[in-house]
Parts: sequence; structure tokens; C-alpha cells
Amino acid sequence: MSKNEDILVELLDQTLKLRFVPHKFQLSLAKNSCLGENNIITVRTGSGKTLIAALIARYWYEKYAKQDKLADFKVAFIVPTRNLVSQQIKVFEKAFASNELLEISENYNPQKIFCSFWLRKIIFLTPQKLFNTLNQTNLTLDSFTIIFFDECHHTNDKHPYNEIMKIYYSTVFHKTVKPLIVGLTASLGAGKGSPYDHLINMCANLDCKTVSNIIDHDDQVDLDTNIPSPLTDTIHFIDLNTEINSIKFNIQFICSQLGLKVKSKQLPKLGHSEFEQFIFDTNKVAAIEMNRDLLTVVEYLNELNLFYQRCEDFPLEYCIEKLKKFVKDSVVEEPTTIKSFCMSKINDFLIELEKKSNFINPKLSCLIKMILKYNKENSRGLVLVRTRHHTKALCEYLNKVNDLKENGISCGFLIGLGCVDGISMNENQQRESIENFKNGKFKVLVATDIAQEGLDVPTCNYVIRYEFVSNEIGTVQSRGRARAKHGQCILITTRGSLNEKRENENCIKEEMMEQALKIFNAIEKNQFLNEFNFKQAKLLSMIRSLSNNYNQIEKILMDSSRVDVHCRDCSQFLFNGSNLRYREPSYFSICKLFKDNMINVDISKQKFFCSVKSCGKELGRLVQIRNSSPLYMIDIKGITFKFPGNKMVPYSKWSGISSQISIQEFK
DNA sequence: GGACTAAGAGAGTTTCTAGT
DNA sequence: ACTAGAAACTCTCTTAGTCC
Repeated sequence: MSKNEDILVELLDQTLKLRFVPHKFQLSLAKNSCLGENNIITVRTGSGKTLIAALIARYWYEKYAKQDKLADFKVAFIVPTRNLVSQQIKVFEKAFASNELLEISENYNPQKIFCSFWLRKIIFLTPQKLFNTLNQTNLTLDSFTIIFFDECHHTNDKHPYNEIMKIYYSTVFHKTVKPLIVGLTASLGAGKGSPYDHLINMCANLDCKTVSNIIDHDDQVDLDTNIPSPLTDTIHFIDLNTEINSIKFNIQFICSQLGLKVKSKQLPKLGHSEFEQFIFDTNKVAAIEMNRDLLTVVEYLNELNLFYQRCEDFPLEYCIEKLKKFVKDSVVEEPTTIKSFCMSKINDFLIELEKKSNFINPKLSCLIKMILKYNKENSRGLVLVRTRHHTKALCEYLNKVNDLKENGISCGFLIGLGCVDGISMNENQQRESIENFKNGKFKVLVATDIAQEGLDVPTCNYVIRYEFVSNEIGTVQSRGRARAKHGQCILITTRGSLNEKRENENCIKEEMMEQALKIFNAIEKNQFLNEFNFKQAKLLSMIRSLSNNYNQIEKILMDSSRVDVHCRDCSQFLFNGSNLRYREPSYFSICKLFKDNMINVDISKQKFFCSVKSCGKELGRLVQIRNSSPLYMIDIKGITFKFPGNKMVPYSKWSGISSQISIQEFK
């Protein structure tokens, strides 16, 4: 029996302890990692990559247990986006007791991660968190037995994944004890140059000399029979109808009228980048010349151009609402002649639009038709769009459509964290949206590309990309969201659009990527290793030179006593830099002279200000720490730093100055 | 005409700040 | 103490400008 088969038998034995029965192809893909080789596992979406990871982790867990080394067993499972953390934990629960798994959620700081690290066997986190912990605490990569990189095609350039690998290369690569690297992805991508070169680059970045993919015929059959078969993408072309074209024509007409008012030469075509450039340039000229009329016209032209772009994809009511809001916001008491003219043109246009009450947007009606067509008992549909505005507008619109209501189809939306242009979502709302989509309260989910990667809803049977095309990896990933049998993936776009062109290019790239994998499978191992070693040597020398630079920067960190802190407004000297102290997450002054003479304290507000009478700049807040006198927390925006040679530098954040001078920590 | 670079927009993530 | 929002950072894509 060969060593490989040994491993397989052993693996099958392990499966008795799992709460799932792995498919044969999953065992084949896990093999290299169980042999202890760093390895990239690539197989199409939906085939249970996370289960393979759990299998590998379990294999090593048992191995360590047998050798009585379980105390050393530590695994990190890194995922590119936060909402994947809890999702992947659920999969691992099929192979491990939940008290051995730890979800590092957003309220963990590096110190807390460092402390919690020892409590559980497997931690799940985003790469930035791991990176920060490695940099700010004593945690090192050789503490880990295995590191899984989920969606490892990100390991490139300055992505946090690659930053972690740079630490790997500069700290543990030459050691005998180092973590086993396992990369998981549905598609490595084709890169910019040759896809095969790209594949070698990815291997070098991840220090993986093998790429596990389905080679064996039996495995292919096993995959195809057990996992719902892959879908072919279809592009659904839309021809714009006369109504939209007439609206566009109207906007063009109004714009040319506005243009004449400022004697501009012929306007560029609306909806194209030249028009935006024209707006930008003209605005600049108008601002320099202080030409108010021109500024007004440019403002209106810009809004009309936005309308021109929106009316194809968005519901008409949404476009009208946006325009109305613009009109409302720009009302002034005594408008100039030009302003009144623009306003009246827009108002006329709005009245004209209101008449089109039963206007049909062909792209939207196609979307509704698609949803109705693929909607089944207990089915789910994902609509992917480009911007946050799309998600909100489409979601509101779809929820009003009678055809959908009658079929019991309600719709939710999902976007990333934070607030942009007044559209926001926090973590709880995200979780709620996904939960409602899973439990069926929402049968349709409209989302930005946050949902493109990793969102795993088994009943999701169709994905509609609504005028949304990203890169070739995105095409593969979005297809993988349709998990149910006979799933569908449709791209809705205007005929002849840029999106059509890009989608076609993506398909070609995807084909090339498959080809690169075939070359890899066919090529002599030695030849591959030569190419791999060459890339890796290049990578190592680059990292070495980077770390040399880094060490130099470390060395020239200035003694804090060589800088002085001054008031940002009146330049009054406040205290010497040696009196600065850091206590997470803020900075304080411990200078007695400063406290006694340089500031006025407002006890009721718990704030202090520059003591110069004509200044009074706010400099910071009082912070009460248990059983001690108040600390003087300095606001970075209230002060400026004076360097040797009398150079004054204002910083907007503390990380700027703390990378220049050494600041002591509070004890 | 093709390759490269820079800037801008829109998406993401984390950290820090300020208000309740 | 908690939470929401701003700021700072990266990534991808597109466009415009420059160089060969």
C-alpha cells in the first residue's frame, strides 16, 4: 500500500468522528494537506471547501492527540469578510465540539485576541485582526499548527492576506517548526499577464508547492453526481424602449438650452465620462473666474446628467424623487435670472415626467419577469448590483410591485458596514437581513458585491446580476451563490454595453485559468519547482529589502524630548514631547507646568482649553481613572508638533506622530 | 497603437472620536 | 459604557495622459 493510500484509509477512519460523511473527491483534495505539504485547494463553488478544511483540521487534531501534543495544536481560519466568520464556524461544528472553536468578533482588540488565543483550539477571524495581533503582541506565526486562507485568491499585492504571508516569510519561513498553509478558493484568477504565471505567483505568495484540484475521473464523477451541477451563465440583453429614449432626448434638449445660456460650445454626450470631465473642468474655470451664473448652470447640468444615467437602471419614481430633492435643496430666497431659468426648466421636466404614471422600464420589468419565472416553493433569489443606491432603490421598488406581492415575494437588501451617502447598515442589520433571507421572510435579497463571495444559502436557486460585472473571479463567485439544484445565473444588461464586453472578457479569462491549471497538472514536477523557486527567491529578496528599510525606520525613531507640543491655533508652547504618555487608546500629557499654567479647565464640560486669552482653543478632555487624579487627554487636532529646526507639523491622527517619535506607555 | 501611471469612484475593513 | 459616524486605509475598475 502506498503512502498516499495509507493517508486516505486513515482519513476515512477519522470520519467516524465527524458529523458528516465526506465525499471521495473531498478526501482526495484533502490528501496533500494531510501529508503535511503546504497546499492550495481549488474546486468549484458549492463543493464544500470548508468541510475539506474541517476534515484536514480534524486529521491533524487526532494526530496530535495520539502523540499527546494536543496542547500545541492551534489553528487559525482566516476569512476575507467578517460575515463569513460565523458562517464558517457553523461548518466546523460538524467536525469539532463548539467549545473548541472561537469566533473573533469586532470587539476584540489585539491584546484580547492574544489572551483568548490560548483558550480554544481553532480561531476564526479576518486577516487584518491577525495581522494587527502579530504586530502588536507577542503572538508569532509558529504558535499555529495550521493556517487556513479562505478565498485565498486574495493573496496578492497589499491585501492583508499577503501581508500575513510577508510576516510568515520574514519570521518563520526558515524555521523547522512552522504552520501548515492551506489555501482554499474556487478560482485563482487569471492575473494580468499569463494565467500560468499568475498561478505560480499565487503558489509562491502562499509558499504552496502543490495545487489540489480534481484530476481523477472518478473524483469528477463523484463531484458531478453529489454536488448540484454547475450552471452556464446566460446574458439577458435589454433593448431600451422608445419611452426611455424620449426621456433621454428631453434631458439632452434641456441641457443644450442651459448650455446656450452661458454661451458654451457644443456639450459633450451625456452619460459619458467626457461629460463628467466637462463638468469638472467648467466648474473649476467658473470658480476661478467667480462666475456665479456658470457655476449655477454647471450644477444643474451635473444633476441632469445623473438623471440621464439613473433612468436606465432605476425605477422612474426614484429618479424623480432624487431630482425633486435636488430642487428642494437648491431653493433660495432671491434667485438670479439664470437660477430661475434652470429651475423653471427642471420643474417643467418634472411635470412632464409626472404624466408618465404607467411608464415601464424595460430593464426592471425584465428583472421582475425573471424573479417570477424562477420563483418556486421555498426558493431564494439573489440580485447583485453595483452600488448601495441600487440596493435600496430596487428593494423598495420590488416590494411595491403587485405581481411580486401576490406571489408572496418580499425583498430585503444587504450592503457593507458604515454609512455612505446616508445609506447605512450596522452589523445587527446585516445579520438580520441574511437571517431573514435564509428563513424565507425575504425570498429575494438585493446586495452589493459583499454577497458575491461566500454567502451560503443552500436554497438559493437563482442569481441575477443587474448591470453588475466585476472581474473573472467575481463571475465565478457569483455563479456559486446559486446553490440549489438546477440553479440559474443571469446577467441583465443593455445590448452593446460595456458590461457585456467585460462579461465576455471574463469568460475568456476563466477559460484561460482552467487552461493554466491543466498545464500545472501536466507539467513535470521538477520544471514547476524550478519556476516556483525562482519566484519565491525573488519574493524573499524583496521582503528582505523591505524589512531592512523597516529596521532603519525603527532605528531613526526620534527621542520624544526633541519635539515640543504647541497650540495649533495660537502656536503657544504647551509642553515638551517627553511628557506625552500613551494609554490605549488615547494620548495624555503628564506635564505639571502644562496642567497648572497652560490651560483653562471647564469642570462642568470636563474639557480644557488653551490659556491664551485671545485663543481658547479646545485641547482635550479630562478622563477619570479609578482612584487617581484626572488625566489630561490630548486632542491631536488641537495641537501641533515642533520638530528640531523649528519645523511645525500638525497631525490629524496619532499614528502619524507615533511613527516619528517614541512615546512611553502609562504604567 | 500598446504599455504604463495616476487619479477618482465605489466597494470593503479597522480604528478612533464624539455624543448619548 | 455603548454606539454611530468619520477617517484612514486597501482593492478593483475606468479613464485620461504620457511615453516609446
